[in-house]
Amino acid sequence: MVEVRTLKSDEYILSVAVPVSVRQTFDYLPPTELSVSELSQLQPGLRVKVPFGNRQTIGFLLAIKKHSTIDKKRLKAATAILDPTPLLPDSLFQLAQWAAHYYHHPIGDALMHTLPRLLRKDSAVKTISHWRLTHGGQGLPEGALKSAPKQAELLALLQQQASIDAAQLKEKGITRATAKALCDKQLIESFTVADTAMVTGQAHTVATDSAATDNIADNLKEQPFTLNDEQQHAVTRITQQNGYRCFLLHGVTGSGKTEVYLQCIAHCLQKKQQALVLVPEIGLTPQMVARFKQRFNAPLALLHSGLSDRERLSAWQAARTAQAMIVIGTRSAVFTPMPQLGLIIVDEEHDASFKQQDGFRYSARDIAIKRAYEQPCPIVLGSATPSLESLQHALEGSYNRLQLQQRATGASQPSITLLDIRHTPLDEGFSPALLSAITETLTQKKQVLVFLNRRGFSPVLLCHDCGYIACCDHCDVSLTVHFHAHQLRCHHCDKRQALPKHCPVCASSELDFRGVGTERSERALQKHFPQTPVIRIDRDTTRAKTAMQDLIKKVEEHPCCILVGTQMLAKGHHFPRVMLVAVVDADRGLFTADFRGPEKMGQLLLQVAGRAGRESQSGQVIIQTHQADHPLMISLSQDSYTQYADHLLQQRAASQLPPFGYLALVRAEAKKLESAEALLHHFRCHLPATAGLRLLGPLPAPMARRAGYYHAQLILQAQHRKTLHRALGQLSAYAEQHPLAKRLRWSIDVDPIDPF
DNA sequence: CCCTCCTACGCG
DNA sequence: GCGTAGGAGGGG
Repeated sequence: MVEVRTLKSDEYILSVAVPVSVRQTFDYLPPTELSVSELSQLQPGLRVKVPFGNRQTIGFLLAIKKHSTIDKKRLKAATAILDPTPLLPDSLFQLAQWAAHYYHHPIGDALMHTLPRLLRKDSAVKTISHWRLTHGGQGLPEGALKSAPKQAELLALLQQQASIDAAQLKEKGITRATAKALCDKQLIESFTVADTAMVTGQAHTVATDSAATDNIADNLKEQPFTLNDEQQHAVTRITQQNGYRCFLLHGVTGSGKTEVYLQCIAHCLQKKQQALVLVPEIGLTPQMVARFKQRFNAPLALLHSGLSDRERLSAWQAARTAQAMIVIGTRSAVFTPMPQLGLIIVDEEHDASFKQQDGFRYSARDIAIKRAYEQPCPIVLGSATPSLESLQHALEGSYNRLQLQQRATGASQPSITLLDIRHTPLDEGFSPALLSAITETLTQKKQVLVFLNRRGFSPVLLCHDCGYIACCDHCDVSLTVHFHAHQLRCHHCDKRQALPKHCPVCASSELDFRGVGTERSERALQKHFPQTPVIRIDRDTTRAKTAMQDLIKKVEEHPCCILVGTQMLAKGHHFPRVMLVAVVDADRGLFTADFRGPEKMGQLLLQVAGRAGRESQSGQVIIQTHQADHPLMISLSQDSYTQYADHLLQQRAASQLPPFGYLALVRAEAKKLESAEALLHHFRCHLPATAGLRLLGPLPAPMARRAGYYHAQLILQAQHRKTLHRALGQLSAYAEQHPLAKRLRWSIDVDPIDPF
């Protein structure tokens, strides 16, 4: 027998991270009655149920201490320890704490983010419903409930056994409705029991029957493709790596990066290790998943935004028990527990969706690198257009760059032509030269892709008589005309209103649609090419669940058609019959306030360009521009991405911007711009002048007003990470206790991607 | 004078 | 993050 005794309240103190937006932990006494053995099993990483204010919350046990700074009489006892063993392996728990620290995010909130939603709540743990007799049900005489035989049967059953669970109920052929009827009559009652197997997980029992076998071929359903020399070199380098190494797999579109991933994963499985594949939000397409399923026998877990909480938990559980040997997921999957992790792949590593844009603003790519380092295991960052950060690491030698410059299919790279449209009459944004190029391609019975990164009909509604422009009431933007829907929409807060027929100011009917969006291009093209199907692909036409698949099918059915769309076209699907890519307006990226504008523009344009000519013929890319003389435009059309990126890197170096300096942003939002700025001003004044640290602001954020709130920001720019980190530490400690800060929303963004 | 709605506070 | 105490405002 285990000796049971009541602990003295001052023997152990639990330091608990509670999921609130406060950068501090809370101390508790252990639950009032724990056995000695339970006490000895207390360890960081366990979830604890604690009284917090007037309610119960779930937190993470961070440490077990002897003393607290809080008067012991004021300490409450934790309600319960929820897990027999930590849900996250210690290394991952440490990683999550490191991330909270690095991004200066409240620890409890950050830690909770690493768990599937169902495990963040108490009700979360999978429960099994049971039923038992109530007091009234026990004394019921034989022969009652004659008119309800099913209910009588259940009642009789419960007189023989203390309780019955859902599975047994089903087995006996009794429905939940029957049980519910008896509950309503207060003859029985339901109660739930935690399914401990679900939480504890039993890695060894499941892992053995599905674990990888000694032979690569046994994990494969299909023969791997034959690799070219570049691919073979990459696979060899990656698979020979023991321990940590970061590889930058820089491969042009169509060079077969995925095949490299697949073959590296095959090696990983052979070593009985798990592989984690992170993809951008839009990258987890059915086509991509199909390719993995087609190749591997090994069980696969998918973690994407389309899953229900239940599905997400079970995929997470499969990874945690090593039932799933391959995990493919978006950003948050970087925190998936994988006991036998042997390889991490980050596909399209430059993609902005790896950075969370609100709340816990972490970069899944950067955390993945840290995870690989701590594991230790190799990590592959793949992209046709790597981020400047990753390229610089490769140049400095801290990453290994592996280049794939040949298209696997043997097709040559598409040629990019700049089409100078200065002094050229435009028809709905199209120059005559572009229209004739489209005609030419259609004549050859090929497909054309028209890229325009702006949805809707036109971005501006202007009154020709009084100059009125329709603007959002809550945001600093003009409203976009959606002609077909007869609406004006704000693309930031999604507020919608009917499209006016007359100017709301001067009542004139001379309303002018200025600028071109995809909806307008679609109409114009349809008018020009009435015999050719024009298929628009943007967020508006793909909203419905199967819409995207339907449209893709339509494209496949029409060997000769025109596709019009936004960046969805660039990032999602491959269209092998596209022979001409037409970029209607490329200039916007060159002159944005965002210093990453040209980098993003180049990546996007090259990605769209990569859609052309994927079969044996090489495609053609035409970029309409007013900046045909701009050195970056010329570089983009003539040079390799590496050369283009070199130009950008030189500019970044000159201005000490990332990757040659480190940035953080403190954001504040308030109903009045002045309040937000005033708060940031306090923050700024509190920071001591530091060598190697520049402060900019407080300034109104780009597009200061969003959904009725004004956004301001303070920018911290440092030569070294350490300087930046220290300043943020001081700032958050100060902000945490600042009375003004409690009234406003504010947040810290380390390594921001859209600063200025 | 009392009730309801709002918001600032503090939670261990 | 959220419940609540306590203040402000409005109605009987």
